[in-house]
Amino acid sequence: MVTIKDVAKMAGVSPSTVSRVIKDHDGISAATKKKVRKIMEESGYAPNIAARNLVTNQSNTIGLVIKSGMHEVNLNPFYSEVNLGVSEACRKEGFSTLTTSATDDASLLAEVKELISSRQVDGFILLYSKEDDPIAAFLSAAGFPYVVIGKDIHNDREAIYVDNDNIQAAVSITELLIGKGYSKITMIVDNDVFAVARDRIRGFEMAMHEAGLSAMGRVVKCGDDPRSISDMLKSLFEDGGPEALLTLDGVLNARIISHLYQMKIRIPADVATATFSDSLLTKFAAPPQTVVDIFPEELGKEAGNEIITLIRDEDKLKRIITVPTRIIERRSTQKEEGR
DNA sequence: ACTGCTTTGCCTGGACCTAT
DNA sequence: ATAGGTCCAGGCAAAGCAGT
Repeated sequence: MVTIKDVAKMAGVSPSTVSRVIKDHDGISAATKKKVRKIMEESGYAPNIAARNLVTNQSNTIGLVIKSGMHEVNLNPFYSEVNLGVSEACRKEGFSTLTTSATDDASLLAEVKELISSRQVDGFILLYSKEDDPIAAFLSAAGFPYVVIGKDIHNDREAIYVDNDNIQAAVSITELLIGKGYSKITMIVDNDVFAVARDRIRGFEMAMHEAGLSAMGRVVKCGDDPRSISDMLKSLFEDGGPEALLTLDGVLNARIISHLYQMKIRIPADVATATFSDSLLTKFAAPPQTVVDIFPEELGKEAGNEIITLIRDEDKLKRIITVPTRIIERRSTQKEEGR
Protein backbone atom coordinates (compact mmCIF):
# COMPACT_ATOMS: atom_id res chain seq x y z
CA MET A 1 0.00 0.00 0.00
CA VAL A 2 1.41 3.37 -1.06
CA THR A 3 0.92 6.04 1.60
CA ILE A 4 1.25 9.79 1.46
CA LYS A 5 4.72 9.39 3.00
CA ASP A 6 5.86 7.10 0.20
CA VAL A 7 4.68 9.59 -2.41
CA ALA A 8 6.45 12.39 -0.55
CA LYS A 9 9.69 10.39 -0.46
CA MET A 10 9.50 9.54 -4.16
CA ALA A 11 8.76 13.15 -5.09
CA GLY A 12 11.43 14.52 -2.77
CA VAL A 13 8.94 16.69 -0.89
CA SER A 14 7.31 16.53 2.54
CA PRO A 15 4.02 14.73 3.25
CA SER A 16 2.44 18.15 3.89
CA THR A 17 3.27 19.19 0.36
CA VAL A 18 1.63 16.05 -1.04
CA SER A 19 -1.41 16.71 1.12
CA ARG A 20 -1.59 20.25 -0.25
CA VAL A 21 -1.27 19.00 -3.80
CA ILE A 22 -4.22 16.65 -3.18
CA LYS A 23 -6.27 19.59 -1.92
CA ASP A 24 -5.01 21.77 -4.82
CA HIS A 25 -3.70 24.28 -2.31
CA ASP A 26 -2.65 27.75 -3.54
CA GLY A 27 0.86 27.89 -2.15
CA ILE A 28 2.27 25.05 -4.24
CA SER A 29 3.87 25.75 -7.61
CA ALA A 30 2.39 24.27 -10.78
CA ALA A 31 5.62 22.37 -11.43
CA THR A 32 5.58 20.68 -8.00
CA LYS A 33 1.89 19.86 -8.35
CA LYS A 34 2.54 18.27 -11.73
CA LYS A 35 5.47 16.24 -10.42
CA VAL A 36 3.60 14.99 -7.34
CA ARG A 37 0.47 14.12 -9.33
CA LYS A 38 2.52 12.11 -11.80
CA ILE A 39 4.06 10.09 -8.96
CA MET A 40 0.65 9.59 -7.31
CA GLU A 41 -0.66 8.19 -10.57
CA GLU A 42 2.35 6.00 -11.34
CA SER A 43 2.56 4.57 -7.83
CA GLY A 44 -1.17 3.87 -7.67
CA TYR A 45 -1.55 5.99 -4.57
CA ALA A 46 -5.02 6.20 -3.07
CA PRO A 47 -5.74 8.19 0.09
CA ASN A 48 -6.39 6.10 3.19
CA ILE A 49 -10.02 7.00 3.82
CA ALA A 50 -10.01 5.63 7.35
CA ALA A 51 -7.09 7.86 8.26
CA ARG A 52 -8.66 10.84 6.52
CA ASN A 53 -11.96 10.28 8.31
CA LEU A 54 -10.02 10.08 11.55
CA VAL A 55 -8.56 13.54 11.16
CA THR A 56 -11.59 15.23 9.64
CA ASN A 57 -13.86 13.48 12.13
CA GLN A 58 -16.22 12.65 9.30
CA SER A 59 -17.25 9.30 7.91
CA ASN A 60 -18.25 10.58 4.46
CA THR A 61 -21.12 8.15 4.65
CA ILE A 62 -24.84 8.79 4.33
CA GLY A 63 -27.29 6.54 6.14
CA LEU A 64 -30.47 5.53 4.35
CA VAL A 65 -33.29 4.78 6.77
CA ILE A 66 -36.08 2.54 5.54
CA LYS A 67 -39.08 1.71 7.66
CA SER A 68 -39.79 -1.73 6.25
CA GLY A 69 -38.75 -5.32 6.67
CA MET A 70 -35.77 -6.62 4.68
CA HIS A 71 -38.12 -8.72 2.56
CA GLU A 72 -40.15 -5.70 1.49
CA VAL A 73 -36.99 -3.70 0.80
CA ASN A 74 -35.68 -6.41 -1.51
CA LEU A 75 -39.01 -6.75 -3.24
CA ASN A 76 -39.81 -3.10 -3.80
CA PRO A 77 -37.96 -1.60 -6.80
CA PHE A 78 -38.71 1.87 -5.41
CA TYR A 79 -36.01 1.44 -2.77
CA SER A 80 -33.35 0.15 -5.14
CA GLU A 81 -34.01 2.99 -7.57
CA VAL A 82 -33.89 5.63 -4.84
CA ASN A 83 -30.69 3.99 -3.62
CA LEU A 84 -29.27 4.20 -7.13
CA GLY A 85 -29.97 7.93 -7.27
CA VAL A 86 -28.55 8.59 -3.82
CA SER A 87 -25.44 6.53 -4.57
CA GLU A 88 -24.81 8.41 -7.77
CA ALA A 89 -25.07 11.80 -6.06
CA CYS A 90 -22.88 10.57 -3.20
CA ARG A 91 -20.19 9.01 -5.36
CA LYS A 92 -19.64 12.29 -7.18
CA GLU A 93 -18.86 13.97 -3.86
CA GLY A 94 -16.78 11.15 -2.39
CA PHE A 95 -19.49 9.85 -0.09
CA SER A 96 -20.75 6.31 0.28
CA THR A 97 -24.07 4.99 1.58
CA LEU A 98 -25.20 2.63 4.28
CA THR A 99 -28.73 1.28 4.56
CA THR A 100 -30.60 0.43 7.71
CA SER A 101 -34.12 -0.89 7.85
CA ALA A 102 -36.59 -2.19 10.38
CA THR A 103 -40.35 -2.36 10.75
CA ASP A 104 -40.63 -1.16 14.32
CA ASP A 105 -39.73 2.32 15.47
CA ALA A 106 -37.81 1.19 18.55
CA SER A 107 -35.18 -0.90 16.77
CA LEU A 108 -34.87 1.59 13.93
CA LEU A 109 -34.29 4.42 16.42
CA ALA A 110 -31.74 2.31 18.30
CA GLU A 111 -29.93 1.61 15.05
CA VAL A 112 -29.91 5.30 14.10
CA LYS A 113 -28.54 6.28 17.52
CA GLU A 114 -25.85 3.62 17.24
CA LEU A 115 -24.80 4.88 13.80
CA ILE A 116 -24.48 8.41 15.16
CA SER A 117 -22.60 7.56 18.35
CA SER A 118 -20.19 5.25 16.54
CA ARG A 119 -19.72 8.03 13.96
CA GLN A 120 -20.48 5.78 11.05
CA VAL A 121 -22.58 8.38 9.24
CA ASP A 122 -22.56 12.16 8.74
CA GLY A 123 -26.22 12.45 7.83
CA PHE A 124 -29.36 10.52 7.10
CA ILE A 125 -31.93 10.25 4.36
CA LEU A 126 -35.29 9.00 5.61
CA LEU A 127 -37.12 7.12 2.89
CA TYR A 128 -40.55 7.77 4.33
CA SER A 129 -42.60 10.43 6.01
CA LYS A 130 -44.93 9.62 8.83
CA GLU A 131 -46.93 11.45 11.48
CA ASP A 132 -45.20 11.55 14.89
CA ASP A 133 -42.11 9.76 13.68
CA PRO A 134 -39.69 9.25 16.60
CA ILE A 135 -36.65 9.04 14.32
CA ALA A 136 -37.25 12.41 12.65
CA ALA A 137 -38.06 13.88 16.06
CA PHE A 138 -34.82 12.54 17.50
CA LEU A 139 -32.69 13.80 14.61
CA SER A 140 -34.27 17.26 14.79
CA ALA A 141 -33.70 17.46 18.54
CA ALA A 142 -30.11 16.29 18.18
CA GLY A 143 -29.47 18.78 15.37
CA PHE A 144 -28.15 15.93 13.23
CA PRO A 145 -28.43 16.55 9.46
CA TYR A 146 -31.16 14.64 7.66
CA VAL A 147 -33.27 14.85 4.54
CA VAL A 148 -36.68 13.30 4.14
CA ILE A 149 -37.87 11.70 0.93
CA GLY A 150 -41.50 12.38 1.64
CA LYS A 151 -43.87 15.02 2.83
CA ASP A 152 -43.38 17.86 5.28
CA ILE A 153 -46.49 16.80 7.19
CA HIS A 154 -46.68 19.67 9.64
CA ASN A 155 -45.28 22.19 7.21
CA ASP A 156 -42.77 23.21 9.85
CA ARG A 157 -39.64 22.94 7.69
CA GLU A 158 -37.80 20.92 10.34
CA ALA A 159 -35.77 19.31 7.57
CA ILE A 160 -35.26 19.34 3.82
CA TYR A 161 -38.02 17.41 2.09
CA VAL A 162 -37.77 15.85 -1.35
CA ASP A 163 -41.11 14.64 -2.61
CA ASN A 164 -43.56 14.28 -5.46
CA ASP A 165 -46.89 16.04 -5.36
CA ASN A 166 -48.73 12.83 -4.54
CA ILE A 167 -52.12 14.50 -4.27
CA GLN A 168 -51.76 15.90 -7.79
CA ALA A 169 -50.35 12.57 -9.04
CA ALA A 170 -53.43 10.77 -7.71
CA VAL A 171 -55.74 13.41 -9.15
CA SER A 172 -54.10 12.99 -12.59
CA ILE A 173 -54.29 9.21 -12.70
CA THR A 174 -57.87 9.23 -11.42
CA GLU A 175 -58.82 11.84 -14.02
CA LEU A 176 -57.21 9.65 -16.68
CA LEU A 177 -59.35 6.70 -15.60
CA ILE A 178 -62.48 8.88 -15.53
CA GLY A 179 -61.60 10.30 -18.94
CA LYS A 180 -61.35 6.76 -20.29
CA GLY A 181 -64.95 6.21 -19.27
CA TYR A 182 -64.45 4.38 -15.99
CA SER A 183 -66.63 5.66 -13.20
CA LYS A 184 -66.88 2.86 -10.67
CA ILE A 185 -63.33 3.02 -9.40
CA THR A 186 -61.88 1.36 -6.31
CA MET A 187 -58.60 2.34 -4.76
CA ILE A 188 -56.80 -0.46 -2.92
CA VAL A 189 -54.27 0.40 -0.23
CA ASP A 190 -52.23 -1.74 2.14
CA ASN A 191 -51.43 1.06 4.55
CA ASP A 192 -52.77 4.47 5.42
CA VAL A 193 -50.10 5.48 7.89
CA PHE A 194 -47.45 7.00 5.63
CA ALA A 195 -48.02 10.48 4.25
CA VAL A 196 -47.61 9.23 0.69
CA ALA A 197 -50.55 6.84 1.14
CA ARG A 198 -52.74 9.50 2.71
CA ASP A 199 -52.00 11.98 -0.08
CA ARG A 200 -52.72 9.48 -2.83
CA ILE A 201 -56.01 8.54 -1.18
CA ARG A 202 -56.87 12.22 -0.82
CA GLY A 203 -56.07 12.95 -4.46
CA PHE A 204 -58.19 10.02 -5.57
CA GLU A 205 -61.13 11.19 -3.47
CA MET A 206 -60.73 14.78 -4.65
CA ALA A 207 -60.80 13.80 -8.32
CA MET A 208 -63.80 11.52 -7.83
CA HIS A 209 -65.62 14.29 -5.98
CA GLU A 210 -64.75 16.83 -8.63
CA ALA A 211 -66.21 14.54 -11.32
CA GLY A 212 -69.36 14.03 -9.29
CA LEU A 213 -68.47 10.37 -8.80
CA SER A 214 -67.98 10.28 -5.03
CA ALA A 215 -70.67 7.63 -4.69
CA MET A 216 -68.87 5.38 -7.18
CA GLY A 217 -65.46 5.66 -5.59
CA ARG A 218 -64.29 3.44 -2.79
CA VAL A 219 -61.09 3.07 -0.85
CA VAL A 220 -60.46 -0.46 0.37
CA LYS A 221 -57.72 -1.43 2.79
CA CYS A 222 -56.20 -4.87 2.68
CA GLY A 223 -53.73 -6.66 4.88
CA ASP A 224 -50.31 -7.91 3.94
CA ASP A 225 -50.96 -11.65 3.68
CA PRO A 226 -52.18 -13.31 0.44
CA ARG A 227 -55.29 -14.57 2.19
CA SER A 228 -56.51 -11.12 3.15
CA ILE A 229 -55.89 -9.82 -0.39
CA SER A 230 -57.75 -12.78 -1.83
CA ASP A 231 -60.72 -12.32 0.56
CA MET A 232 -60.85 -8.61 -0.13
CA LEU A 233 -60.92 -9.14 -3.92
CA LYS A 234 -63.54 -11.87 -3.68
CA SER A 235 -65.92 -9.67 -1.73
CA LEU A 236 -65.12 -6.74 -4.04
CA PHE A 237 -66.08 -8.71 -7.17
CA GLU A 238 -69.01 -10.60 -5.63
CA ASP A 239 -71.68 -8.43 -7.19
CA GLY A 240 -70.45 -6.61 -10.24
CA GLY A 241 -67.16 -5.31 -9.00
CA PRO A 242 -65.46 -2.05 -9.94
CA GLU A 243 -64.61 -1.01 -13.49
CA ALA A 244 -61.16 0.10 -12.53
CA LEU A 245 -58.71 -0.57 -9.72
CA LEU A 246 -56.15 1.94 -8.58
CA THR A 247 -53.48 0.47 -6.31
CA LEU A 248 -51.22 2.33 -3.91
CA ASP A 249 -47.92 1.20 -5.42
CA GLY A 250 -46.26 -1.13 -7.88
CA VAL A 251 -45.72 -3.98 -5.46
CA LEU A 252 -49.35 -4.05 -4.33
CA ASN A 253 -50.35 -3.78 -7.98
CA ALA A 254 -48.28 -6.85 -8.86
CA ARG A 255 -49.89 -8.83 -6.08
CA ILE A 256 -53.38 -7.73 -7.05
CA ILE A 257 -53.02 -8.58 -10.73
CA SER A 258 -51.65 -11.99 -9.82
CA HIS A 259 -54.77 -12.64 -7.73
CA LEU A 260 -57.00 -11.34 -10.52
CA TYR A 261 -55.33 -13.78 -12.90
CA GLN A 262 -56.09 -16.66 -10.54
CA MET A 263 -59.69 -15.44 -10.26
CA LYS A 264 -59.88 -15.40 -14.09
CA ILE A 265 -60.68 -11.70 -14.07
CA ARG A 266 -59.21 -10.20 -17.22
CA ILE A 267 -57.35 -6.90 -17.47
CA PRO A 268 -58.53 -4.64 -19.00
CA ALA A 269 -61.58 -6.52 -20.39
CA ASP A 270 -63.19 -7.09 -16.99
CA VAL A 271 -61.41 -4.46 -14.93
CA ALA A 272 -58.83 -1.80 -15.70
CA THR A 273 -55.81 -1.41 -13.41
CA ALA A 274 -53.45 1.46 -12.73
CA THR A 275 -50.95 2.27 -10.05
CA PHE A 276 -48.20 4.55 -8.78
CA SER A 277 -44.44 4.18 -9.21
CA ASP A 278 -43.13 2.76 -12.45
CA SER A 279 -40.65 -0.10 -12.48
CA LEU A 280 -39.91 -3.38 -14.22
CA LEU A 281 -42.78 -4.82 -12.17
CA THR A 282 -45.32 -2.58 -13.89
CA LYS A 283 -43.58 -2.30 -17.24
CA PHE A 284 -43.35 -6.04 -17.84
CA ALA A 285 -46.57 -7.02 -16.07
CA ALA A 286 -49.22 -8.92 -18.00
CA PRO A 287 -50.66 -6.71 -19.30
CA PRO A 288 -48.26 -3.76 -18.89
CA GLN A 289 -49.62 -1.37 -16.28
CA THR A 290 -50.66 2.24 -16.62
CA VAL A 291 -48.75 4.17 -13.96
CA VAL A 292 -47.78 7.50 -12.55
CA ASP A 293 -44.02 7.53 -12.78
CA ILE A 294 -42.66 9.21 -9.64
CA PHE A 295 -38.98 9.11 -10.73
CA PRO A 296 -37.51 7.47 -7.63
CA GLU A 297 -33.97 7.76 -8.95
CA GLU A 298 -34.47 11.51 -9.29
CA LEU A 299 -35.85 11.65 -5.73
CA GLY A 300 -32.72 9.84 -4.55
CA LYS A 301 -30.39 12.07 -6.50
CA GLU A 302 -31.98 15.26 -5.15
CA ALA A 303 -31.95 13.90 -1.60
CA GLY A 304 -28.29 12.89 -1.96
CA ASN A 305 -27.26 16.33 -3.19
CA GLU A 306 -29.25 18.04 -0.46
CA ILE A 307 -27.87 16.00 2.43
CA ILE A 308 -24.28 16.58 1.30
CA THR A 309 -24.77 20.36 1.05
CA LEU A 310 -26.52 20.29 4.42
CA ILE A 311 -23.56 18.45 5.99
CA ARG A 312 -21.14 20.98 4.50
CA ASP A 313 -23.26 24.00 5.38
CA GLU A 314 -25.28 23.52 8.54
CA ASP A 315 -27.06 26.84 8.07
CA LYS A 316 -28.47 25.80 4.75
CA LEU A 317 -32.07 26.85 4.42
CA LYS A 318 -34.61 24.10 5.00
CA ARG A 319 -36.83 23.73 1.98
CA ILE A 320 -39.11 21.47 -0.01
CA ILE A 321 -38.12 20.08 -3.39
CA THR A 322 -40.84 18.67 -5.59
CA VAL A 323 -39.93 16.15 -8.26
CA PRO A 324 -42.48 16.17 -11.09
CA THR A 325 -44.46 13.06 -12.02
CA ARG A 326 -45.59 11.73 -15.37
CA ILE A 327 -48.39 9.42 -16.46
CA ILE A 328 -47.45 6.45 -18.63
CA GLU A 329 -50.46 4.89 -20.31
CA ARG A 330 -50.23 1.19 -21.05
CA ARG A 331 -52.55 -1.66 -21.98
CA SER A 332 -54.07 -2.13 -18.53
CA THR A 333 -56.39 0.83 -19.09
CA GLN A 334 -57.16 0.42 -22.80
CA LYS A 335 -60.89 -0.09 -22.49
CA GLU A 336 -61.87 -0.48 -26.15
CA GLU A 337 -59.31 -3.15 -26.90
CA GLY A 338 -60.62 -5.70 -24.43
CA ARG A 339 -64.37 -5.15 -24.66
C1' DA B 1 -2.66 -12.81 34.80
C1' DC B 2 -4.19 -8.42 35.14
C1' DT B 3 -4.25 -3.36 35.01
C1' DG B 4 -3.00 0.86 33.27
C1' DC B 5 0.02 3.78 30.81
C1' DT B 6 2.59 4.84 26.43
C1' DT B 7 3.50 4.39 21.70
C1' DT B 8 2.33 3.72 16.99
C1' DG B 9 -0.09 4.13 12.76
C1' DC B 10 -2.74 6.65 9.65
C1' DC B 11 -3.67 11.86 7.06
C1' DT B 12 -4.89 16.72 7.25
C1' DG B 13 -4.27 21.38 7.94
C1' DG B 14 -2.83 25.35 10.63
C1' DA B 15 1.03 27.86 12.67
C1' DC B 16 5.31 28.98 12.11
C1' DC B 17 10.02 28.70 10.03
C1' DT B 18 13.62 28.89 6.30
C1' DA B 19 15.82 29.44 1.90
C1' DT B 20 15.78 31.81 -2.32
C1' DA C 1 7.20 37.86 -1.35
C1' DT C 2 7.11 33.11 -2.62
C1' DA C 3 7.56 28.19 -2.21
C1' DG C 4 7.99 24.69 0.48
C1' DG C 5 9.58 22.65 4.92
C1' DT C 6 8.86 21.26 9.98
C1' DC C 7 6.08 20.48 13.80
C1' DC C 8 2.09 19.23 16.02
C1' DA C 9 -2.79 18.37 17.32
C1' DG C 10 -6.50 15.74 16.42
C1' DG C 11 -8.93 10.76 17.34
C1' DC C 12 -9.09 6.05 17.98
C1' DA C 13 -7.66 1.20 18.35
C1' DA C 14 -4.25 -2.01 18.97
C1' DA C 15 0.11 -3.33 20.40
C1' DG C 16 3.82 -2.93 23.52
C1' DC C 17 5.51 -2.36 27.94
C1' DA C 18 6.00 -1.80 33.02
C1' DG C 19 4.41 -2.57 37.46
C1' DT C 20 1.68 -5.21 40.69
